[in-house]
Amino acid sequence: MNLPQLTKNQGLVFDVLRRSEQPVSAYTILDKLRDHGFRAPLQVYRALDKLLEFGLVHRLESLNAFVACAHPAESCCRHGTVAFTICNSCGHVDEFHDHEVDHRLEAFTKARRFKPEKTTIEIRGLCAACAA
Amino acid sequence: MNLPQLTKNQGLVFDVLRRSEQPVSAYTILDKLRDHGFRAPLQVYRALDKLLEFGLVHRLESLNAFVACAHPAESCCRHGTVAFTICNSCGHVDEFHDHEVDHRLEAFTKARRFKPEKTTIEIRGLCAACAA
DNA sequence: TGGCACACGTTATAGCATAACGCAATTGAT
DNA sequence: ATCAATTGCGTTATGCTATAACGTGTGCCA
Ligand SMILES: [Zn+2]
Ligand SMILES: [Zn+2]
Ligand SMILES: [Zn+2]
Ligand SMILES: [Zn+2]
Repeated sequence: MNLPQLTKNQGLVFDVLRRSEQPVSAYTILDKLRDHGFRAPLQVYRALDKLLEFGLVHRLESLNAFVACAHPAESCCRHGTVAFTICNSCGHVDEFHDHEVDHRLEAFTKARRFKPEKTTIEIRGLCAACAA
Repeated sequence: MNLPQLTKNQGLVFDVLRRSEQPVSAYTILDKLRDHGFRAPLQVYRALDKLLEFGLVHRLESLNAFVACAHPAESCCRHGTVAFTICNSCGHVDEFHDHEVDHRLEAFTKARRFKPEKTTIEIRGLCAACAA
């Protein structure tokens, strides 16, 4: 799957996320883009909605913040479950996939006839550098 | 570990959550307790903080809402990782534990020297009744 | 050329969470 | 009993996150 053509606003928002080492909140994105004409939260949220839909961006539920996908070229991010480690100290995020975990959760939901739509896995803690 | 003695406010908030079939937001709890003298969000949040600390309540990050622990008598909720299925249609929540998933995630974090503090696993979708 | 889909801009509002202050009750030594 | 420390409580104000509702402009194609 190739990257869809992004609109101006989508591109600006995506750039902010790609350049950031840490998750960024919608309102922080807004502030960073005021010089580019952004004036209202909806401009950010609308772009984020599309980027999430394209699978270029992930939302971190436990932070109410967003990160650029770490593996945009691979399809697993868009079709499989994504998991994150999030450092509570420095904010660094690692994105990973684990098929074993996926299968295990899928086995559970299948047994209960629960139809999953979106799965959130976020591990908050201290990264190697900060825990040392 | 026995249940700690709850204060009046903590007991009231806990009762609201126990009686509810669905997750409840802090502001909804506030509204339900206005007749009992609650006037401000902080009264709710302070009680919730304690209940979370006691392990009697879980926070659903993807909903910004709270549920009473489904297994308050078992220690696994307080010491292990908890996972949830959340129905997007009826709001029903099932809480479960899966040691296999725990071990797998632990293996991952160990390999990266990431020190986990709190893990969130939430599966949004449709419950058996709503998917039928 | 009309209709539609889509992105965009703006204002207003709704929903979630905490800061900062001071008082009251509890506990647990001394 | 008394003092100090801790904890819970109440209030006001504020900040952060997200969406509703309305209208504009642009490109596309029957
Ligand atoms: Zn990804
Ligand atoms: Zn770190
Ligand atoms: Zn539990
Ligand atoms: Zn349901």
